[in-house]
Amino acid sequence: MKTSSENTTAKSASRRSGNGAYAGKSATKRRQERHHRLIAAGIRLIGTQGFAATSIDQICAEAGLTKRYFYEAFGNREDLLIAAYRQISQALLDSMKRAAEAAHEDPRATIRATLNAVFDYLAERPAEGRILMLEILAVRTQLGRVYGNSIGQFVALALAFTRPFLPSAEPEPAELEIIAHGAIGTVTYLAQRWIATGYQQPREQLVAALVRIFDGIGRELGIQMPAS
Amino acid sequence: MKTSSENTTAKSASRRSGNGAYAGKSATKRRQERHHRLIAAGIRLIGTQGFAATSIDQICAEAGLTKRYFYEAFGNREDLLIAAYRQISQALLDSMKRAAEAAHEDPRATIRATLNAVFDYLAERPAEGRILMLEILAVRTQLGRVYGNSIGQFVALALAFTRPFLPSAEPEPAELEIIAHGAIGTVTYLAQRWIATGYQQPREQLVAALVRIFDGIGRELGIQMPAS
DNA sequence: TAGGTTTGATACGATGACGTGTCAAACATT
DNA sequence: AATGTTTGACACGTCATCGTATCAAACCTA
Repeated sequence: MKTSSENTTAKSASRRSGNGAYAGKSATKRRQERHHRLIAAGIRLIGTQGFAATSIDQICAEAGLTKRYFYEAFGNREDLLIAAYRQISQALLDSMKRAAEAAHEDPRATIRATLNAVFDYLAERPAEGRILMLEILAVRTQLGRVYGNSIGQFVALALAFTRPFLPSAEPEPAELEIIAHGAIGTVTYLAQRWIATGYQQPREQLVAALVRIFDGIGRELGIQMPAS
Repeated sequence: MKTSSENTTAKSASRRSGNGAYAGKSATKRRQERHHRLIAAGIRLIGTQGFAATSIDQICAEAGLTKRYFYEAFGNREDLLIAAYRQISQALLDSMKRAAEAAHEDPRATIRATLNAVFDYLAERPAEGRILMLEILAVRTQLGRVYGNSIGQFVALALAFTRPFLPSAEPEPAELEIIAHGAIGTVTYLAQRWIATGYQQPREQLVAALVRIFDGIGRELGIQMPAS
């Protein structure tokens, strides 16, 4: 077994203490902090100015770091956007899961709580929301994989909530997955529109419409649900 | 004769024929042709390389024109993308309307025919499809208005087809419009995914899933439809 | 305290796009 | 044929960004 991950570069860090401590923190800890600060700065800037209008220099200035540390952490601007997107996506997913658990019993309450969690998150964190819903699309072409994987988690969540209520004659898995993607797409699209138009629509209206859409899809799939 | 010192109005061509003919075409006709060639070249390049990777110089070279004529027709790269998007959007909309009319009687056949028209168009014109579904998003932030207007036409089409079958107790208009947007969003999202993943999914699968989703939404709205 | 490392600020060359300008050749009109 | 317009090719200056390099000061270890 070797020491964990101490290979910053081809340096003589070997015969020293190997810690590389500075300002009270270890080398890896400092790297992590810089990484985090860069992502936070990127979210602030990209989430307000847009990705196209945000340069690496700006991100570094916002983070209080220099380009050296940017290239230490990321290969290019897109890499940072992807990292930010992953972090945001995970945060939203966690928030949705928490909201869903809080309304664990009733399936309809679960749907409503999860949708509310989405729009609450987007309203409370506009920068994150803009990145998650709009700015990430700027690199979507190159990112079928990354983007797809994150969306896949939301689809999986939807399917996990839905599957227990599916009828014995379950639909064909491929079609079910497409339908689940379509459902996520509906939320995504309405959220995009909501953000792009300055959050004008009342949240309750959006959630209510989505609940009806989900109800319709659920009924189409033969889901057994208590009458509204 | 001409008084040489009064050419402040560069376009007057005062007592000349006023036609400005060249190569057999009038001045306005030539301008229109150049405009069209630039858009066609832009569609070819942006639709294959992506918007971010396509420069004005490339578009001019592809169109066989020079930058002078680009700036004669458009103010910047975004303007051309928007013009291309509008043209593509209109073409798809026309194609959908034609397909819908061909199956005028049966509402379900109309839905299916319209959806087929969408995916046929995207498959037959990949460059147009990529612009319509993906590249336009690169400027969506600045384009809530343009983008929204085009989408609005699709929503209007969906509502026009749907309204005759709505029950007497029609849903609240605001909610109905959101739901219609959600339905369009579903198609949009699945189409985006289809393009971004290389058209791997069978068209029939996508259309079938969308028909089911629309069926579910329609039933949720209380639409009276012949049993499948 | 001495010697090496980490940090931050800035400098640098390269690149590519933008938007405008120049100029000769092709063309139309008289 | 003569004159003015339109065209196309290219040149030019500007600007911003990228990615790397330099160097002194701050800091840790011994």
